[in-house]
Amino acid sequence: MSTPKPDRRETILNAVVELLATRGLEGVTHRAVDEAAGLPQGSSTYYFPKKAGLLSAAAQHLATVLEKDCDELQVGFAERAAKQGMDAAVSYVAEEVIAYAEDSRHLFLARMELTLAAARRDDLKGVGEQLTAAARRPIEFFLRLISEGKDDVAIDTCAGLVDGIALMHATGQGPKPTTDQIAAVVRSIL
Amino acid sequence: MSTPKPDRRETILNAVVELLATRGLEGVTHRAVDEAAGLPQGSSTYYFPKKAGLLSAAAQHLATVLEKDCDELQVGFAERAAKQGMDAAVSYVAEEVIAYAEDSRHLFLARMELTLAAARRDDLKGVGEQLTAAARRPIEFFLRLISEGKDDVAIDTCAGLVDGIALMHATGQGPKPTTDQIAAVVRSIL
DNA sequence: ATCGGACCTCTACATTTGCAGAGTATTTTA
DNA sequence: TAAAATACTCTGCAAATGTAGAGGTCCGAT
Repeated sequence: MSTPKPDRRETILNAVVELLATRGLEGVTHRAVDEAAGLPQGSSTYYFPKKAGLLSAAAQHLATVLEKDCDELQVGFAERAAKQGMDAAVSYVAEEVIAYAEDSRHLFLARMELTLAAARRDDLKGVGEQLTAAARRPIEFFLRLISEGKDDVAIDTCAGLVDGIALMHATGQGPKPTTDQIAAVVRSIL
Repeated sequence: MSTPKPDRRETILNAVVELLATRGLEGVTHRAVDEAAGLPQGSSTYYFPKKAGLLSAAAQHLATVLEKDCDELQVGFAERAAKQGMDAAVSYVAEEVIAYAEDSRHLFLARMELTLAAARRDDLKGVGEQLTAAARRPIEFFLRLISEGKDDVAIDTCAGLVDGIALMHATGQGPKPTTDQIAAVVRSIL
């Protein structure tokens, strides 16, 4: 859709995200990125001469990916809400939250890695906020849809809950939560 | 007689925790640890010849620190519950949760850093679980105290909520939640 | 054809890293 | 007190890293 032939730039940024999830920030080196992207040595250096720029671009790339996923979640929610009522829509979101932590485990881990890095590096602060905003967006969307009261704190609380549970699951600790559990928590917050 | 001079060992491990919070996992090098600890070059290498051992020991050290904090929280909660009733005790915990993210920001960030690393490194998996268990302990304690029939999933959910909110606050994103908000969420989960 | 420039690949190099091991001080033991 | 064990400190080194820059390949305009 975006580009007929996957751009080299994009290939590199996807490799960075993958490396962030599998080897962490310390595993992201120009050479490792080149290899993970299946490109000759020097490719990532050519597109992103400085490592800071590479990380910053990867974070922005990840934010757009998340935003696209979020849009799909919003569409799915809106459809359920219209056709099957609010309860079904809430359950749908609860399922998606769990699926998010499973299917997009590497996306989530990469985001956590960048978010933590942004907490201590000023040059990543901006993109870190972009990432958090992207993850917060669908929550804000359906929270406002359910109850018109616009409570920022409630949204942040819910976003924190989602991330906390996703983190526990992504690190393989604790039992897998059920959709009922999450749906109950979401309803109780409203 | 486990260690003749526990002072130096502990100084080094505290420096590692500090570095994890301020410079992340990639900032933890033998030389940086020596400098942060105010010890001559080679000190950390002497006590922990391999970097994996250094990180593992630091994680274990952090776990014991957290456990000590947890014990204090439990004592404080039990006192409030006995003297001022359950509502006051819940509010107390809510306040502590917020104070946790503020005062122990570096402890929390170090734990996140290690937890993320444990998600991809097998040699840190064990201590990663120790860390999570240490953070989960006080939550389990007071959840069970309030209502005896709480299951593991509810405890994990609550622990995830706490970590998620702490993360958002530690990274300086989102407004600071109020004690009322957290207390309400805690009560609704019960 | 050929010139010029964008796109790419490779080599080079100073710096930093984990780690080993030699050397030195300090404490314990006999 | 002398010897031995322990607790450190310093130097050295191969490997990895960020980055610079030299070269190569392609392609459209002249």
